[in-house]
Amino acid sequence: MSTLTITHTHADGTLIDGTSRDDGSREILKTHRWRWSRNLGSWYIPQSRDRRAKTYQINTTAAALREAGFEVTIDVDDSYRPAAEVETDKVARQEARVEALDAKADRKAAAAETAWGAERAAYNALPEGGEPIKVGHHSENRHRKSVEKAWDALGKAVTSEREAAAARGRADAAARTTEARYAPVTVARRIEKLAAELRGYERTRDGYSRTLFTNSQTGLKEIEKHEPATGAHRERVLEEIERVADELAYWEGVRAQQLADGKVTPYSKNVVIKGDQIFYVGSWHHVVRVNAKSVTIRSIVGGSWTDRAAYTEIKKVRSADGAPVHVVDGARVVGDIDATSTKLSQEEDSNA
DNA sequence: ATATAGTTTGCTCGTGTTAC
DNA sequence: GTAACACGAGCAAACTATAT
Repeated sequence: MSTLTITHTHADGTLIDGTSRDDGSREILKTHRWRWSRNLGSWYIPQSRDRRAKTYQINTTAAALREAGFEVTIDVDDSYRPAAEVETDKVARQEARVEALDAKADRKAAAAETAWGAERAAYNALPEGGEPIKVGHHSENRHRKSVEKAWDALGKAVTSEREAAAARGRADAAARTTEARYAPVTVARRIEKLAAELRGYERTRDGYSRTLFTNSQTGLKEIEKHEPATGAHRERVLEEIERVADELAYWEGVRAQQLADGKVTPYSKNVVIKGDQIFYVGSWHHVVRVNAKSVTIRSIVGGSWTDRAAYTEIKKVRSADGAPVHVVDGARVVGDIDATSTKLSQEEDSNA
């Protein structure tokens, strides 16, 4: 039997080379959750790009294939790629996907149109005025056939129409994913998450202790101590630290660029004051109090309860009298800054 | 589930402002 | 000038998020 090679690289994910149609590998691969890609012309493990190799899945698949008489070699390169490279690839693939889905949606729409045309034709072929089928007449058979045909054509057209709408929906959704991935608020949250992840790995690397509980009688604390990671585990942790630090740096760069481009405004406690109004999740709110990491807000429309908005979640700020509040070098500036910002603030007013 | 770190809130206190 | 009041800084308590 032929020799199969399972390879894992972060750029391409996990693939298997050397299979051919009907050689018996298909069933085994399917049961081990591999998928066939017409695009790649190969079987692959879903969600394996830029991830660590799924060793368990790879090994069990290999074992099953060997059991079936294949010779299998495994080649794993588990080194991470720089975040910038990963992102570039991801965006490019997404663009290609959008293009393909767009083309598909167009094809489906055209097919739907054709189907409706066929339905019209079939309907028009029916005898005038909803004439009943004359039983026993020489036209009975033909009449029955054409009624059935029209009914059939209608069904096909409706199905086709639904498929077209679904395809269009998928294409539109795909077109928005990259945008959403780089939306300022999302990026800000991702930075928070990565920073937390990094702290976690650093703790594992350096060791830590935690109090399980405090004896209320003696006041003594039961402490669980975690030693710093050693050996292979430590190596792995160091690798993860490097990866997360790289990702964090990448996204911080993205955020810095967004700030430079004016896509986000760095609101802070130095900018917002009590009495201001902020635009947050679709509506304006009164600022009740300014805190270090957020503002305490109250809904303008008859709100008695208060809510909070982190500075990164604030979309716009205006002063109590409605003048736009800008940020210049991290400081508060009320009103129009110059001629170019005048237009902007007018737009804001009309939106308000 | 629990401890702890991090944040916000309610409140006090001191200072400045206003009314008389 | 003094009392009353408003306001913000600062602090402890309350609350929330995070980590395991």
